[in-house]
Amino acid sequence: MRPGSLPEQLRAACAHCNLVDLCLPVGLPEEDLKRLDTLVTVRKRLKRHQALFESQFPFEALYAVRLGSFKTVLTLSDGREQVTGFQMTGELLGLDGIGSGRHVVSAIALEDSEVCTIPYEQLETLASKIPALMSEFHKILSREIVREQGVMTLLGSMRAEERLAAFLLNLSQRFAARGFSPTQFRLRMTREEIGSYLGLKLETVSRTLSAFQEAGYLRVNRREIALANREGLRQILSASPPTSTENAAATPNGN
Amino acid sequence: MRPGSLPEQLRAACAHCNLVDLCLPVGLPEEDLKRLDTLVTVRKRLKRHQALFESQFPFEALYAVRLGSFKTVLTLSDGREQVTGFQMTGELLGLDGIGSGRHVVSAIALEDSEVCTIPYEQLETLASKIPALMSEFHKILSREIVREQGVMTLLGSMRAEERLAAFLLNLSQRFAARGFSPTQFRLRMTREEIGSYLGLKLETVSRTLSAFQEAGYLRVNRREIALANREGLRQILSASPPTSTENAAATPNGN
DNA sequence: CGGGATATTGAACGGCATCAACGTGCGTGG
DNA sequence: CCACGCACGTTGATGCCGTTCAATATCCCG
Repeated sequence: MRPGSLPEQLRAACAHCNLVDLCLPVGLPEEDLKRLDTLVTVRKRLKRHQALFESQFPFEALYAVRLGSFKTVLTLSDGREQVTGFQMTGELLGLDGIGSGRHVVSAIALEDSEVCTIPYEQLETLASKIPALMSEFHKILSREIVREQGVMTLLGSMRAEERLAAFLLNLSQRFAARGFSPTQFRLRMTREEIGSYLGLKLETVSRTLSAFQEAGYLRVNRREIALANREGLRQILSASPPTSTENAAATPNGN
Repeated sequence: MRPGSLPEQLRAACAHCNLVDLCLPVGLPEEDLKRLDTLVTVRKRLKRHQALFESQFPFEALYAVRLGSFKTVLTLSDGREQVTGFQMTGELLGLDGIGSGRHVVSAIALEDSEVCTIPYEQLETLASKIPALMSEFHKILSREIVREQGVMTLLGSMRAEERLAAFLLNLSQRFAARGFSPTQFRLRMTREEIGSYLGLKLETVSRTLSAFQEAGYLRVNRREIALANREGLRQILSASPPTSTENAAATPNGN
């Protein structure tokens, strides 16, 4: 709290942040940006594998990823874990805590990262004074709902190939939105984390990546991915289970 | 607007609604309830299988289930469908549309039903004037995010038995919250719809229900369910995959 | 009362998990 | 700086759970 000179923590300054049109403040006029700046004053640095917050912790703030990337993990009573999302720059963390006042998932840095802290109570106060901010916040919440519905569909009705294709295309698009190459990127997460997110075992992720390489859709080397045929990946998605004929050309003998 | 006599549509009247503490207006003082009533003026009746809204339709309002129940369905480009949720009285429909201004899922009545229409623009206006309303709305959105994360985990890491047990226990609890028996209820949806929600085929749902009956956890007759041993169902959930020994007592020969 | 939608049950198949062995790059400390 | 050790990734063999295909039963609705 208390603005001014913070020892380790830097001032946030949405107004000058290059993420301003990816993050919460999209479309806010300069004037409102400054008001937002008055509450987003604390940045936090995290090292690889460090937790930004953990399940059950009291919920006090949202966090915007400023640098690096995160995973969110839901832990079941029996210890099983499920990765529920991967967050990149400009994306918000902590939305799960609003409903109950406690965090439900844990957020873990996948690499050395930095976030802006957005104290939630103050955000609500400000939102009630700036309708555009409130509106935007609702949209963010709604989009998260829709994203998760997409994942539900992926988990509920797609085959391993389709899941991975969808995942890679989604990453590609998000990198592109951040000004990075949509065809060459480095995965920030392990095969196991990808598998957890996609409802697959790490061996299946590995095998499927190898199969994609074999088929010429991409090249893969450890965490480096080079998409060679995005259209091909998209077709994997739009082609239902191998109903029968169709890809008879691709696989000469139907078995 | 226009209060008074609406031809087919009834006035909503949150202030006198028995769902007031399940629905959006939880905890609002009498005075604010009345302000909410000024925008929730339209009720809509739907027959079984009728769509309240469909994917791609312009988003204009949220809907609170007043009577009956619904499913929400996400349709993939290739025609595959996934049920993303079942909604009972007091629950909100349409949250998916806020982010893009268009509905993403379709909402279909599972039985003859009735909803209250909450024009979204007016809701936002009112929310910015009633902080408690805004706050509650955020909580509802957040809880929906958390619910979906739960489903993601279910779909990503649970076996058929566990999925169905979780589903039944969830229904049980929601019926209880509405004053109905937590042990005897009637399913509003088909095996296929349950299967779609749980990422299973209808045959698997049917078989697993039969197996639960066989094991004495419940009795099932078409859509009528009588839970006989909820603790047993809970244990299915907390017991990871059949690692080996443990339930050797329950199933005398490991197969 | 007839007929289609819904549900149950059986048999065989297949995709992904599991178990296992090996390879490889990276960071860490000597 | 290099070598060691380990986390991470790949690939193979086998088995199981849920799907698929199919036949039959039953309820509900018009």
